[in-house]
Order: sequence, then C-alpha cells, then structure tokens
Amino acid sequence: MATNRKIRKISDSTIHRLSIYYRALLALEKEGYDTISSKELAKREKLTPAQVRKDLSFFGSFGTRGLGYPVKQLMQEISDILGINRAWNVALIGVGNVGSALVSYKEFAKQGFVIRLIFDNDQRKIGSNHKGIVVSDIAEMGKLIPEHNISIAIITVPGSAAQKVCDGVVECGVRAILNFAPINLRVPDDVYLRNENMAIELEHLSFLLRNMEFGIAE
Amino acid sequence: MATNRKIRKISDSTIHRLSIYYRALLALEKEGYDTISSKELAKREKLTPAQVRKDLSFFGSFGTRGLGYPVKQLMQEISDILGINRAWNVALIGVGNVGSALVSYKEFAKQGFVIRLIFDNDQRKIGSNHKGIVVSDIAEMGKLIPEHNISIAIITVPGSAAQKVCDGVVECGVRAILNFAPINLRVPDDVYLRNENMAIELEHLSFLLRNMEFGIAE
DNA sequence: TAGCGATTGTGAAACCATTCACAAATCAGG
DNA sequence: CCTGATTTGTGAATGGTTTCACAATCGCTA
Repeated sequence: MATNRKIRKISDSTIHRLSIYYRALLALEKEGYDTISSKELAKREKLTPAQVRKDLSFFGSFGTRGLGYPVKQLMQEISDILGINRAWNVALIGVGNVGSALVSYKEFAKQGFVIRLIFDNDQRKIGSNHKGIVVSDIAEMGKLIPEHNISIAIITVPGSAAQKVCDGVVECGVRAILNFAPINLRVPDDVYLRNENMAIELEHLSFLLRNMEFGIAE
Repeated sequence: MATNRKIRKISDSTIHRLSIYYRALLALEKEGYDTISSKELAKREKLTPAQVRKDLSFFGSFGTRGLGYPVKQLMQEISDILGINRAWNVALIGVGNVGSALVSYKEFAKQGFVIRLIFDNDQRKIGSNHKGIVVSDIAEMGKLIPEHNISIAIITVPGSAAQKVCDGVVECGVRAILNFAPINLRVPDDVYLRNENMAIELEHLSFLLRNMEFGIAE
C-alpha cells in the first residue's frame, strides 16, 4: 500500500483541504464530470490552482497533463489518504444537546464514522435508546471500549467533566479524540486530539463585524 | 474607543487564539489568579510564551513587566477585541439535529450570541416551540430578519438547500454567516463567512490514525 | 532609593506555507 | 505522426507566521 511513500510532515491546512477537495469531487461526480482541472477545482473552492496541485503532489501524481484529474480515481485516492475508505468505530461520551445531535448526524456515517457506543453518567439517560444504541454507564467504558474495538472517542460532556472523561478513554486505549468541551485537554504525546468549538467560530465572526463597524480591517 | 488602533491585518490563527486565551482566563479567574504570565498561560494552552505576547501585542500593551497580565483586565480587553462584550442577535435557519442542538447550546448565550429567530421550511416544524422561540416560515425571513436587527445567521440546512438559504439571508442584509452545511457557499465580498464542518475534524483524526498504523508520520 | 529577579514588548531571524513560473507530458485535430 | 493548446508536477521565489533574543520596565525587599 502506501508504506513506501516519503510523507514526513503534511500541514494541517493541507489535510483540511483534502477533505474539501473530496466534497467538491462528490458534487462534480454527481454533475457528471469525468475529469477536473486544478484550475476549475480551485475556482469552485476559492483556492488557487497551484495550491490544489501542490497539496495533491505531496501524496502522488494523480493527474494527466493536458487533461486534469480523473474525478472518480481522485476521490478514491483522497479517501485512501484520509482513511475514509473504511469504517471507524466511534464512541460518544455525553448525551446532552450536542451529543444527541451527533448521534443522528448523517455526515459521520457517510464518511465511515460509525458510532457504536454511547456513554453518560446520568442515571436517567443510561439505558435509554438513541438511534438503536443503548446508552451505557460511563463506568463501563473500561470493559466496552476495548470489546468494541473503538478507535475514536467524541467527547461531548461539560467542560468540568471533560478532563476526567478524557483520561478515562485514553486509559481504555483510545488514540484519537474529538473534543467538543470548551477546554484544553491534556493527553499523552501518542494520542491525537482535535478540538471543535462552535462558539469560537461565532466569536471570529463577531470580531470581523466589530472591526467592520469601526472601519478598521477590511 | 478603538478607532485609532492601527490594526491592518490580524491572522485568523491569532483571532482563534484570542478565544482560547479568553477561555483560559475564565478558568484562571475562577482559580483565584489576579495576574498571569505569558509563560504560565502558554503552558496551559500548549503554546509558546512568545506567541501569547505577540498575539496580544497586536492590540496593545496589556501586561506589566516583571509581573504578567492582570487576569480580569485582560479578559475585558479580549472581549472588547472579539466583540463578545455585547449581545449579538442571531438567526438560525434549519431545525434539524444540529440546528436544534445549537438552540440549546449554552456556550453561545454565554458569549453574547442570542438566537432570536428560528426558520425552517418544513410545515410540521413551523409554529413549534424551541426554547421559547417559535419556528417561523423561511418565507418570512425578508420581514423578520430586518425587524429583529439580526447580525449573524447560522445555516444548519442540508447542503442541497444551503446556497439558496444563504442568498436569502444576504438579501436580508445579514453580513456574517456561520455555515454548517458541507458545501462551499458563495457570498459577496462584504459578507463574512465561516464554515464549521464536524466531519472534517473526524477525517483529520482518521488521517492521523491511518498514518500511525503504517508508522509514517509521528 | 538602589539593586535584583522576573516578565513584557518587539525588532530580527527562522521557519513554514503559498504562489510563481516553466519544463515535461498529454490530448486533440488534421 | 506532427503541431498547437492545455495542464500537470515541482523547484524556486515570495509572503506570512512563529520563535528568538534582548533591552526596557516593573515589583519587591532591604
């Protein structure tokens, strides 16, 4: 497979854009495109053609000079790179507003992220059914997470409980965490952590609006 | 106020980190800190002290040499900069899983983002009550959005409907949009757009895990 | 009030990401 | 099969962000 690739360090932005390219290609395929040039792809996603080509070139040569990239094949390549050509078993911890929305979030399943386990520490929630999955007691994590071969944990508990939950899932052998709590979690070096904070994006908009009002930035 | 500041272009990363500093300061205040050094703040958020100082220096000199930054005062400064020292009227369009989670999402209200209006085009949802707000018909946007002095729109409709909804809110005079749909929206140059895609962060984790499996990256 | 230890604020240096620019490769049409 | 138009892949140049390093400043103590 890809073991002989000389990937050293790919920037976060490049990985992020791969996801964007993938979504663009999904649309292009539906529209009946067989091939797409870096120019056209860039135009659609408000990027530069050079950026598209450079990003892809880190992983191989997928295009045909004079013609562009074959849409279906490139989708296949990107899903190989991102690892979304397979299923990942996911556990979700915390069935509040955000947690229960994520259980029903179709984009996850579409890319192969299958929520297998749901945990909470609230006795009223434990045992309840969410989209066919029974909520387990958080105390059962140590047993259930290894049993279900969970690779990724999504943490949607309040900030005050998040570090403890995080320590717990790491203890269970989980190496990848998506954290929705508004705090900076501490994890060992060999655990991957990504943070998602929806309020921060609103704050960014607020910053931009505020500067607009005063005519400072543009 | 701040009209005389010579802010030209602040990078997205800096703005993002301001939000992070703000959350760290919230915690520090609770823990009883009066002042905090860039060293300590950086340690908590896994950044470098120089980065903290540089970020803040774009906006002014808030610290005291030999001592650090006054926690309360710095919180005040950052909330001024980010514009979260006031209320913003927000409209939410699309009451699916994600949309209804956001209506109850406490982090928003905490930073001054108040959801005033909720829209949907589904007759079964229109008229229903979400946290005290009655869902309006999307056809009413043109009337209600200006009436309620809405500054920010959150789009949580399916990808297929998102561009149309986006055009609609722009038409109503909204200048800032937070888009949860997994597509690249087209907006005029004077409209601020931020995208939030929760699946993309999972894909990033998936990329990291996959490379870990093959022992390529570290 | 003088001296010490600590920490900021900030130019300059180092590093990283993006864009440029062009040779190499392919397609399409005759 | 040759020629012109197109587009990739990529080393080099550019532009931007982060880190370094240190003078300037402040609190504290005696």
